[in-house]
Amino acid sequence: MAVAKQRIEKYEPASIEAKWQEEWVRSGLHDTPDDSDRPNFYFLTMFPYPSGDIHVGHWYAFAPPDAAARFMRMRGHNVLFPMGFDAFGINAENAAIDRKIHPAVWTEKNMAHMREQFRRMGTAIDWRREVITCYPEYYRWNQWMFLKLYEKGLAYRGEAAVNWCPRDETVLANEQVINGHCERCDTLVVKRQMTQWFYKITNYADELLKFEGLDWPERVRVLQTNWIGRSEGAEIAFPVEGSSGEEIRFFTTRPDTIYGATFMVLAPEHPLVATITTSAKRAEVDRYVEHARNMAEIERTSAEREKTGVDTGAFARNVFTGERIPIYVADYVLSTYGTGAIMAVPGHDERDFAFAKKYALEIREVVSPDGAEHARLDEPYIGEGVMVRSGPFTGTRSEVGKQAVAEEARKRGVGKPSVIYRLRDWLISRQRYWGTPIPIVHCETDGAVPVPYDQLPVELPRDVEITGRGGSPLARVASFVNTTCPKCGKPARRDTDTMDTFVDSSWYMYRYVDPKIDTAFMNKTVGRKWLPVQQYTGGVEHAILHLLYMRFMTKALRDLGELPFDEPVIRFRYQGTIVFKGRKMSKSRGNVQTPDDYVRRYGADTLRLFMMFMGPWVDGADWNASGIEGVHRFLWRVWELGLTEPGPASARDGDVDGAVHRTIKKVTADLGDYHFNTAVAAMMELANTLQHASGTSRSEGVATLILLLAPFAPHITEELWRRRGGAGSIHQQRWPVYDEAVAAPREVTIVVQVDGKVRDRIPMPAGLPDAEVQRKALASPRVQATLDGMKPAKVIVVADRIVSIVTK
RNA sequence: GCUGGCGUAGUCCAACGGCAGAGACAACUCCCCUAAGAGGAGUUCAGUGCGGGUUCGAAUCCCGCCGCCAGCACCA
Repeated sequence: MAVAKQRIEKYEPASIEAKWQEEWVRSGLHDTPDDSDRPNFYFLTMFPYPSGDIHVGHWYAFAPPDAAARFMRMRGHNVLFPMGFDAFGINAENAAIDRKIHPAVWTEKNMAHMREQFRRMGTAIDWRREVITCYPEYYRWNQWMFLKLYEKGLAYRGEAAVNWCPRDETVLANEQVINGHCERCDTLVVKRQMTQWFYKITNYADELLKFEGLDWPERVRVLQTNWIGRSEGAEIAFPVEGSSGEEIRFFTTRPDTIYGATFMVLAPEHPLVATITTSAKRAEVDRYVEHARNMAEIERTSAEREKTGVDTGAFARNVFTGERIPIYVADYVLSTYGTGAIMAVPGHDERDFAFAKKYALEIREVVSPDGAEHARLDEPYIGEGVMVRSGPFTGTRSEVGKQAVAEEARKRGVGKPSVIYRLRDWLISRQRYWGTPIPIVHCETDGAVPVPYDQLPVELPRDVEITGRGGSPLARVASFVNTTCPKCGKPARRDTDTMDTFVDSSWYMYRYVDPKIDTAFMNKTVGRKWLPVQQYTGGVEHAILHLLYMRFMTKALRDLGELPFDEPVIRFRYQGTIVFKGRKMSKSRGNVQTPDDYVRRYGADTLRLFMMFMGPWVDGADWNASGIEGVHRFLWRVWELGLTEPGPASARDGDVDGAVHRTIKKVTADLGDYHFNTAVAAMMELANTLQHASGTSRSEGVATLILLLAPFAPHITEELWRRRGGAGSIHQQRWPVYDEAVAAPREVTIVVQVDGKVRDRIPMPAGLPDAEVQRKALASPRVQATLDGMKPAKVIVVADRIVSIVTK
């Protein structure tokens, strides 16, 4: 029986939302104490880069986690849900170049705008703990960590081939290289040898492969595992014929194919190229090496390109076959992987096969799938098999041969089993202004000298001309560059590079616990109460870089004695990406979809709810607001339900009570799993049910619905809570609990199938014994008619669901 | 090219191996007739990309193909 329509006040989100947002700030509702009688729970969401263009993707990233954090609060936890800004970065410099605004001014303006957006979103953030990475109080600890890592040998200066944009005259981060082109000016990026600072993340390669005890999505674990790229094999050396003891060291994952190594290949950058090349071949080799060096990285590493190379004229000796084998230079061998040299086994490697075909080199079968020797190979055989033409190893399974050959190499003193990684050390230097200055002074006498701890922070000078040209802007600031050597006191120059901004975000979660502390990067007393982070959320695009760096930094700090745990984050969940008409949103594309119009028209609660309703959060979505009406109407229905007198108290309605308890169960489970869309659907379903209910069951059901909805739509629920006479804030109430006995449906419809076809649907009390269900099903006249005297061969009863009768 | 993920009404999406539909958009029909929001009630709409297999029973598990998306892309 529906309740008669009453005259109720209009639902006006604009005024309700503004009112409560102010009130929550005034009453400090979201300020989280470090100590309470509730268990602490650290819920972290990746902080944003203050880019200035707020789009619906930001809401997607922040509104659902906010709901999840609020849920944890209602479930009785003391939840730390902080926010801050990843405030250093290249965009601020670009703004300075394009619009003549100082990066600091531009960043401040954007942060102010975004704080306002977060407020309008209705987030339950404890802003007292805000962390901003571009402030000296923050980045001094980047410098402190740098010095600590340096002392420990985990930060070092070395030469590397980096991405260089010839037009902007600066190195670029990998993520600033789009398809081999500079993100800013679209110039083709080249590799350039430069001396840079690195963090020794490779020390932790094996540990970073371990995820024990972590609740992280499979996809992220796989991405990180592939990125680290562990390969087992052997490192072996072949001597160069006729040389003064020179040898070529190489790594192989297939030592079992060593008898098939009919030539060797060096990367063009390999140091031995210069020494072993015969005079007859010198000119040709030099030309090839020079050409390779000038080639763009993207072109050079393209797998589609035809293999090229030149003969050095030199020979190595395959110590296993005893044969002389030619040494080539080819750019399909990378100087940056392994030792920059390979034994080429054309019979069992596609690349070597292609190369051998082109240069008419010998292709020999040494692993046979069937154990028989074959005269010729039309294509390389990559798989495992039986070793053939392999001297004493002939007849050995290749899987076994790998280890056996590696051991044999060790015995002969020419090699050993070995493991290598694709992961490289983390290049942290940037020839940019808007970042953390590297706390190093270069002295003619003493070399690279660390800035003493008591001189930190090395502050970023404010007055800098930013042109985007001519390398590090800091190098042109005499007052910054010129200093004295901390060791000898003589005039010296500061390092003018700044740190990769991923350094900033590699430890920020430790700053939130007490961002004001100025004696350490982290307040350890407070940190002990919160860390490690219980729940982290963010975009899957950070699956490798940020999340890997963060794990590395935690392990490094642990080894410095600064942290008592191994991993920064116990549970990680990611959201998918919001695109617009199939394309990523960006200012340059001009397709940024802003939330402002929707907030104005429907309110923040509607937009929050819509973000969660669009589909599974992990999937992301193509932005299309056409469904927003539906959630808005739902909030209207809740509003009406909340403010309508339910009519006279009446006997309980067991069906309504059951629906209420089932909804509690469903929403609780779905919210815990980040299945926001189905949780919202369940609440819509309950609202539909309650509209047709009355009396006590209805009014209690409405009260429950409002509580369940509170994390999703914090403003309307707060308003309804108070109007309905609730004490305090709804957001401080306890999450509803369900009673399984009430939630269980009392009556179920049992479907009866005969040979797979539905023949009857019989209502029965839930929980009936199988035998009884079977008896009733067989007694059905329709079933009897279908059976027509036939005897069932088999009857399957699935409790409370189905009876399947098989006759044949 | 390799690896992974995904293909369900016109659309977005649900569905422990058990009646394909939870919720919503759109469309259509009717109602409400201002006091009010882009109101309410209802109807229509797919047999789950294609082909096999397993099973009493498959959207769900397995195999092959097609399409889309993402990641990696000469990693020795």
